[in-house]
Amino acid sequence: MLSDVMEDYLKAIYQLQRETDERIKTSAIAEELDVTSPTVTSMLDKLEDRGLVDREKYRGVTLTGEGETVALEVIRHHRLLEAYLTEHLDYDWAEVHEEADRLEHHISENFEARVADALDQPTVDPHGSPIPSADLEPPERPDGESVTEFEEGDVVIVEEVADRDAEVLSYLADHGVEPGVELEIIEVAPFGMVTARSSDRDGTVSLPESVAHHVRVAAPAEIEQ
Amino acid sequence: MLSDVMEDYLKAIYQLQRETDERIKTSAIAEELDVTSPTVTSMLDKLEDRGLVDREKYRGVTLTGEGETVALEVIRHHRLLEAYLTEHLDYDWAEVHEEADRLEHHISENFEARVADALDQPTVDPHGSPIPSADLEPPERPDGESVTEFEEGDVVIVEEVADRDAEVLSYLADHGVEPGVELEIIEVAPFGMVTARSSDRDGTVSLPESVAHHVRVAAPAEIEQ
DNA sequence: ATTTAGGGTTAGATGGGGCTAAATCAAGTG
DNA sequence: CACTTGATTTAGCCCCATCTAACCCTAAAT
Repeated sequence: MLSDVMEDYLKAIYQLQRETDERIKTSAIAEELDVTSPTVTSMLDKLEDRGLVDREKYRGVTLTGEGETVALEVIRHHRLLEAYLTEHLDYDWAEVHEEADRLEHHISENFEARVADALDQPTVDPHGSPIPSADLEPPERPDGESVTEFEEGDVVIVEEVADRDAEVLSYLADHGVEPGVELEIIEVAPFGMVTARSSDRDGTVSLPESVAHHVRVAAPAEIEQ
Repeated sequence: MLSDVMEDYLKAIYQLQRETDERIKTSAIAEELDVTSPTVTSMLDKLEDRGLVDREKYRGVTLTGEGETVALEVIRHHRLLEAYLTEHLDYDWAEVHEEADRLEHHISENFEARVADALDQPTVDPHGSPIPSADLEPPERPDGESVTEFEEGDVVIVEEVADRDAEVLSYLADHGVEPGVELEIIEVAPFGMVTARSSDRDGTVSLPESVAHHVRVAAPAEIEQ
């Protein structure tokens, strides 16, 4: 049996691996989970003992297959919960993350299955993030890329808004940046800020680099393949 | 902030108090929660420090007003979850308890409110147990009494089936003993076993004293007041 | 009033998860 | 190629919830 905290570490390592392709460093995990480095080190010891991470001292960790499966299970729970809360319990897009974060460790296989049934086996959550399938096979890397990769004049469709901060998400929703909307890129500033026009709102919206980075979009043509 | 485990202790003490009117003994709590007595003693120390129980060493505890409020909150969560799971997620009467037990500590006020809304502010759970109101005022003692208090020939309505064992509940459901059904008492054996005929099934059903004790019923006349 | 049975409490250990301070390693710099 | 810098690990501590073993209190029985 794994503790909630261990599941959180595995999930964090998984998410960090999606971003970098490199071994994950102690300090990155510490920052992600808001704990100190020594705490991370000692937890990595335990995860290594259980065969959930591959570790090279002083050089970071990667998940083993088993560790990845656990991470995918937790993420499946999380995203199913987010979807269920928005669709059946009237939750707002911005507030589901926190609730799902607490519940994800405490639902049974049975609960997971019933929620998935109620939603008709969904494949994405309300933020456009892919929900791992029930078999917990590592999912494909999704289409599209960060909106920061595009240029003035490009027209793109928002695929995913991966930010976890409720305030940021509320702001984005208010300014028409949600999965499914069309954005026309107006400007990409040298310091990374993206300004765009949403098909959903009048006026424009500007996103600092740190926010824009979490907005994954695809060119319409790319989608049709 | 209270830990999950502290909440469990307060809930257990509350439930035990409903049954006895006396101070609750260490050993009773230990049995209820399946831990050893020393473990209970040390937890009672902590609960006393926080003003949640009144304690007399060697003589047991009672809940303070504050402790009772916490217990009621947990029980409200538990019973709302049970009701929600059966009504909206296709759970069976018998299997909700376990799931609710794990989730009850991890839902927010917001979640509680949305679930209560979805169920239209229910007042009883699927077992007929009263759901504490949102203000967490100590509820009235419900009508009726244990079916063991009745006699051959009495006709009663089942109000509550308070057993927590899934196997027992399945058995009872299969034999027509659920909240709302009418029972005609056929026999009360000297060792406490109750035999009855359910309005819901052919044949009779016999309940050993330990099970019958958890079946609260009311005489039809009593209900109409 | 003394004894005794049985439960309650104290003592001390364990494992989980966290911290700070000190030591150590990896890498880039002079 | 030695050195400095910055991150990582080790060492040692804390609190929580649990256990077993040992001790002690209460109440009932003699």
